[in-house]
Amino acid sequence: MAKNLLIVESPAKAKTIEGYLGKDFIVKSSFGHIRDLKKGDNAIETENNFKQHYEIPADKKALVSELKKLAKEAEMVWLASDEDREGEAISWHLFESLDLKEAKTKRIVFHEITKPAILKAIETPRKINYDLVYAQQARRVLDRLVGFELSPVLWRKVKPSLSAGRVQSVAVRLIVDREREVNKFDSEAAYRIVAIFANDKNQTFKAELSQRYEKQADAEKFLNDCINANFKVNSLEVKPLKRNPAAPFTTSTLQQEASRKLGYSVSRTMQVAQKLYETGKITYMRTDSVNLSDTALDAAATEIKSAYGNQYHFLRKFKTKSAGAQEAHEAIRPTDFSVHSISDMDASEKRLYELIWKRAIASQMSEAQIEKTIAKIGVSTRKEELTASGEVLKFDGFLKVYLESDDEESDAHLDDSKTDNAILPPLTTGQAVNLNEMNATERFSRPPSRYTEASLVKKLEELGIGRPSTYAPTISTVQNRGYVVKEDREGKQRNYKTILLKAGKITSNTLSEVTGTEKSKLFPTDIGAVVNDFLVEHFKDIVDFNFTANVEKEFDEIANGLKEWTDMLHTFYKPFHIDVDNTMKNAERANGERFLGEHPDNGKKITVRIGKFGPFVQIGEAVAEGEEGEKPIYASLRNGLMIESITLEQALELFKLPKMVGEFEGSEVKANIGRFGPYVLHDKKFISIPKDIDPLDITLEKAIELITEKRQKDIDKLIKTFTENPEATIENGRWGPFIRFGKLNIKIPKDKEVESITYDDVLALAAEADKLPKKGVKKFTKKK
DNA sequence: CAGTGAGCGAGCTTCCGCTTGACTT
Repeated sequence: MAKNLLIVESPAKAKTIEGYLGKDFIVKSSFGHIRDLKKGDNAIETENNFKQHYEIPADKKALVSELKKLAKEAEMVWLASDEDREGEAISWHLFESLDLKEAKTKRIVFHEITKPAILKAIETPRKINYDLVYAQQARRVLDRLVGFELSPVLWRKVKPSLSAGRVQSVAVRLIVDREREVNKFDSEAAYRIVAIFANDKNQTFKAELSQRYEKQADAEKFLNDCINANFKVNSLEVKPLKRNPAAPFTTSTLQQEASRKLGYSVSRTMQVAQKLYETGKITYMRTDSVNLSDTALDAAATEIKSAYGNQYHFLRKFKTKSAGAQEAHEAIRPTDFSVHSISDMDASEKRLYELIWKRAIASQMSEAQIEKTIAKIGVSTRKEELTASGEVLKFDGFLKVYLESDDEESDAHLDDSKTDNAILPPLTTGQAVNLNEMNATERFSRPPSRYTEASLVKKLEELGIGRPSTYAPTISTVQNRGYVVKEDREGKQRNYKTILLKAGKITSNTLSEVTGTEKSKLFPTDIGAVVNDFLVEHFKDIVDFNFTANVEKEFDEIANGLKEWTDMLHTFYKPFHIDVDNTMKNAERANGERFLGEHPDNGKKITVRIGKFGPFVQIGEAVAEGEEGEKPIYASLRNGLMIESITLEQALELFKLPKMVGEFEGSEVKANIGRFGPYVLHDKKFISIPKDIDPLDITLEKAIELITEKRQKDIDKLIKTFTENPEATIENGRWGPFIRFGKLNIKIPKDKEVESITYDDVLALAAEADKLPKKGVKKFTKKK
């Protein structure tokens, strides 16, 4: 029997460490947290100093009892979860759940999985740091309180099943805000002037005028002045430039680069990285640290020197910049730097591994040395100068291996292709050059870019919101809740003017380009925008971009023993809970309603809002029960149109699509094309139109045939459901008695005596409800 | 799924942060 039981968080880590420690140690994994707050609303006693009630989830029970048994048999238990807030809490939960005794428990920590680091940790054990545990409890309790008090407000005021939380709600807010910036952006046009010159040996180069002209006339004037002008090199400047490699990957930078260079979604990146980690190819992939262990620095140095030469190596230590980093692990790096590529895994794993290898290796390589040449070209008839620039790589350094990709910049800037850094031909100061051609092209300022998954992660990390383990899940959550969609959207055609000076002649032309095409970008939905506005209105503090940063400061104070965790929570919770109560009581329901205007033909009011089934347009006003008048007509929003930006014209377009086929049994028969193909709609029932029939050609006869066919099928299905579900109970609800029949709830009509209802009556009532049971069925009484 | 467009029932939904797992096609 092993004398020592050592527990870490990850099984892959356990395996590695077991190899370092020999037979006196048995090394096990807790698989992350082993306990969590109880499910439901009663896990925290807010009136009793936030007393928490924890439980071991079902899927962890077997693991915990196994660990408990091993702990009992061992002479010493070593708690080796990560050295951060969550890791300390895991150790404490283990201590509690495994019934450990203080005398035979030691807490150890290490930041890297190397043999010396582990051995050193074992020589310097400590006790559980309860201040750190309290800080984690404060974090956990606050998140639960925020999430489980805000979400029900949304259920009541917006829609059931929605959610809000400290992290996800800010993520949605970023996307909603960005969308609005894009939509209100006014693009400005200006003329950019680029010329192609040639030197005496007829070698050509490009030069650009540093200023742009807003007016076409000014651009034309400049070109005109150049017709008979002489050009010469006014000045030549040569300056050295240096470029440094980026730090090795953290979770967030890995997600960004894998997105830019390989086109992976953040969840794909994490899945692939997990595989690489499990097979021992890379270090841990959920980290916020850019630090490399000394053994890793040595190994990288050796590899660089042997593969590229001594002059390519440069020892670098990077400092973590991001807010709230806890640095329990190393940066993401290959476990063995001599492995440049892997061949025993599939292509996506191979590509990600190579990216990680290059980035880590490059981080330990020399800077690149560049010689930049800038030539100013003078125009005899004007005082402005054109600038030509070229770069020559003097020493490639880390560029031999890797160059980080640029993000599309999110700030508004002028839309142009970057001045290309080609090599300039030989030039001397004062030398005359010939103009081959000159072009003035209308260019437009660009709105800020919409977020991609990866650029959203970057932003969240900058704000200190979320953790490496939650970036990918958060992005899934906001999409699963329907707040955000990831989509491609087509751009719009735009015309621009260009004026060309060539061979002494000026010609102008109007060209066309597509602008604003988006690929895999995050867009808010209507529900996302409405929920966001609701939260911003009623819970400004919680969705403030600095909320997390502020509470993190307090968690740090708790961790350092400067603050009582319950005091912190009291201060937060009291006003928050009052806001929740007030909002529950007083806030209006939020449906994003907007008045678009009046119908151009009949003056009826046109409005848009979110309904039970999503955003829709309504033409005309609802008619009260029993009153005469034309009923309103409705159409759902499609094609990425949003309530807050749809125009009257776009709204009217939506009504052209469904085709009226005729009338059958007093109900309209319509044909339309839905997301899954063409269908006929009759009396609230949908019948797919077979592929060989064009929905525009469908006749009333054909539609009736389809309807009858479908009806028989539905009846068969209904009967089957009812015979399989022969239980019915009568229950007393808040508004009187009702029948529960399978998943149906049926109101008992007033003319029926509750006592005298028979099973046949139940069947009849259910059939009258005339609808197949569905989850969440609500309106069986409506028909009456 | 699609179109629809407030009427009451019961009981459900929900947070963030650690970590991997697998009834079978």
